[in-house]
Amino acid sequence: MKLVKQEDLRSGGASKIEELLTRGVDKIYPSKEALEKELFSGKKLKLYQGFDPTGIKLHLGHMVGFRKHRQWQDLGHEVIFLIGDGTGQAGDPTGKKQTREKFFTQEELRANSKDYLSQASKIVRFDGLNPIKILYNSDWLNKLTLVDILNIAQNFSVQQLIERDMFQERLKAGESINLREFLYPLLQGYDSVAMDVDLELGGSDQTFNMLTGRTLMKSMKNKEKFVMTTPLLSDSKGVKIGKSEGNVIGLTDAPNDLFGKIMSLGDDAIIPMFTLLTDVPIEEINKFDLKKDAMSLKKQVASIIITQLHDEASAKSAADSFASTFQKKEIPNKMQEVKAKAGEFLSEVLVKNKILSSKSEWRRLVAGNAIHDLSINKTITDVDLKISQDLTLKIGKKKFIKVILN
RNA sequence: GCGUCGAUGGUAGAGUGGUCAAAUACGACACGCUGUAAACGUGUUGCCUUCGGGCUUCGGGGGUUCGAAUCCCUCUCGACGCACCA
Repeated sequence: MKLVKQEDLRSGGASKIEELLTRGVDKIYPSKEALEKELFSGKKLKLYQGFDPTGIKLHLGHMVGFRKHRQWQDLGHEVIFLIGDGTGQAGDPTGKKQTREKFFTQEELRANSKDYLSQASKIVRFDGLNPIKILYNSDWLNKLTLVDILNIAQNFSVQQLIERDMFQERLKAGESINLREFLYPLLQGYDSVAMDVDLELGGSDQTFNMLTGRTLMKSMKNKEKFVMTTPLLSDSKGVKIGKSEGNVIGLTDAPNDLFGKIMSLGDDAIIPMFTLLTDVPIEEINKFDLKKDAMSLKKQVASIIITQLHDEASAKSAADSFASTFQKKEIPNKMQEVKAKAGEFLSEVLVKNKILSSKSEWRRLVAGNAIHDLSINKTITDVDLKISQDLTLKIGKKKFIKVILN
């Protein structure tokens, strides 16, 4: 895996800036040229990205932003990692076809964000040279008085806020737009004012919210705030990577899980992953032939990502264990073990140990030839199998279980 | 305040007295084909089962009925419309 070429940061500043402004960038407001000019003037910018902790896990989608942070950071700019425990209370309506059923309290948000930093620290630096600053926006949002809020609100018209497609669709569909979420962009916009930043970074889905901050900066601080959006990482199935539950690819997932999850993404995610999540030079990425090498490219990108999140050794062992488990159909050397007594029903042991959710599920799996006894290499067809010896089971494609007598 | 509508399985969304464990779609799972991919095809998708069937589910509670997701009462929550606005 010798694809990663670390460019010397001190030399080639111009190409660094070019990369900062183009790679993994969706749009820049007001324009790339304007920002470029600013950067070439040697000015150090103050920038931030906010993350509303509506869940406890950061995922691969967040990593896109973090890598951008890192680039800014490495170029000596002041980067703020903002935890949205204030904005989160309003509930970002972005992408929501309906008002969310539940709004988070500040306590819940704080609790969720507990592990954000350790997760993010795999990519960005919170210490050392030019560390990233961590701020919580409840620190200023919760202190706003009514008059403050009114003064913020006066900069916008209802028409401006309601023009968002998502609200228009809701209006058309007779869905409600809760005033609480309606005000969300104002709060996020005010973050920019409170921190007096020069630039805001965020996923392209955040464009509207970020531009609100731009408007607010102009009217309240008479300052031009830049907005840089990053593309959203996804495969053909769309939201799989940033999905709020189930198959999220979490930054703290074990190497083997990461490898597996990345491998199971559609091929159309390969190039975006290389572009957004690795340092492989663009010229090289452009030469990739997806038709020919999709499989090996996906493995490469998986290894590179895991190296960033863990280390090279785990990436290698994940790749190996992937290869032996799934490609050569070997048995993985580490697997979950459950204890059992001789004579117990296998079905009951599996249910008891929460490997299966019910006996009905067991029946279904057996009926579908999904349970294999690897020690004798046979498919289990007996629903009422009793355990008489140690067993090595493969359940479905991905689950491996060792049953040990005691 | 008045009125209308709504609350169904992981999600969306049918069903409006028995044929309902509840259509359909999506998701999920399994199998086949593969590259643990995608696409495609097939099957499964409440729990228990001696595979006959049994049991518990349609916002909460109560009722009518031989029988309720479906009807009535009530409570909770929500949406929409109308009115009011010192």
